[in-house]
Amino acid sequence: MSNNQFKRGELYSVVNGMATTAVARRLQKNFRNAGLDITIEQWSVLYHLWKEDGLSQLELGNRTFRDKASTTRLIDNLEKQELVLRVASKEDRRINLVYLTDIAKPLQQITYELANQTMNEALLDITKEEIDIVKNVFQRVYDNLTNKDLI
Amino acid sequence: MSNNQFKRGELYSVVNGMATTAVARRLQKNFRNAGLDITIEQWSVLYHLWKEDGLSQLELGNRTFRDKASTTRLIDNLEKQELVLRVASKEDRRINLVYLTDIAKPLQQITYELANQTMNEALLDITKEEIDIVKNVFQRVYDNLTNKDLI
DNA sequence: GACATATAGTTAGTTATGCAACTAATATAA
DNA sequence: TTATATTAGTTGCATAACTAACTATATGTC
Repeated sequence: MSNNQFKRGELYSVVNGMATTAVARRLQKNFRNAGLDITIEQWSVLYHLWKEDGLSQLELGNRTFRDKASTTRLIDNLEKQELVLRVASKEDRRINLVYLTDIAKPLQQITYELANQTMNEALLDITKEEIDIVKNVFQRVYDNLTNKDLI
Repeated sequence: MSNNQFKRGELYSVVNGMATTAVARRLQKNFRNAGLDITIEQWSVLYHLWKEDGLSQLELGNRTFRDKASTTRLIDNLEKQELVLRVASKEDRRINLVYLTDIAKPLQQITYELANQTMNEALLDITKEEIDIVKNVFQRVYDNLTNKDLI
């Protein structure tokens, strides 16, 4: 118990900041080098809109694991850059539906290629089995902390 | 190639923000509930000082995967809360050595317990083998992106 | 219909992040 | 030994994160 617990404590330091930040920084740099003036956070929102346009802010927050306040500002900035458009829903006027602009649409292909290229650099020697384990572990960690979050 | 690449692209979204953020948020909440007024970022610095006191700011940045500017501000805030002290090195006066104060020292035990408790919640059903794989994968991802970072 | 409650989004305040440009101290090279 | 380069840390600028308090719309109940 004691020895194992320490190893568990270590996981946090390893996971937080290290690889995720390295990947994020590299992808950001690759965007910049390609003349794309978007942050990876903005890209994470666009990524989901390219898959399904016209999502609500709340739904975008859920899919990108952000709270609504953070989502609001991210979309503020995306709107400032005219990559995205807020349209009030006709069924429920509390809801803003977020749509891609004609400027954002053609960026999908370029960012898709840059993201894949970055992932290939990052995951060079890592097997599909290992990736599947990482994804599975992270999904379970997330579920462990959110499903029973009753307080 | 094509199908596999898309899966690789997905890993980024899964890893970034989801589990790491969930763990960080939970730990932060547990700190707050225990009356500890420190952020997890501050804790990540203290964690390394408890292991080895008197590290330079640069070394702390390396161990917590931060650039020097972020490290500077983090230590500014820790110093404001009197948890940490900067002392100019006598050998090399460019270097600040960072020392724990008497206020910070006794916090080790409490945060250690809270971090372990949080990790036990987060890693409930996850085996030691899986954790080892995750750690190993993340180390290799980090190495892939930093070792050959020649630009 | 009126009042209480829930929901979507915004705003204010604090901390943190990265990059780039800067200062000060040290090391290297002529 | 002076000029040049490198290194450790700080500061300015912009983006982003979370919490908590707020507005406005919708829903539910009496």
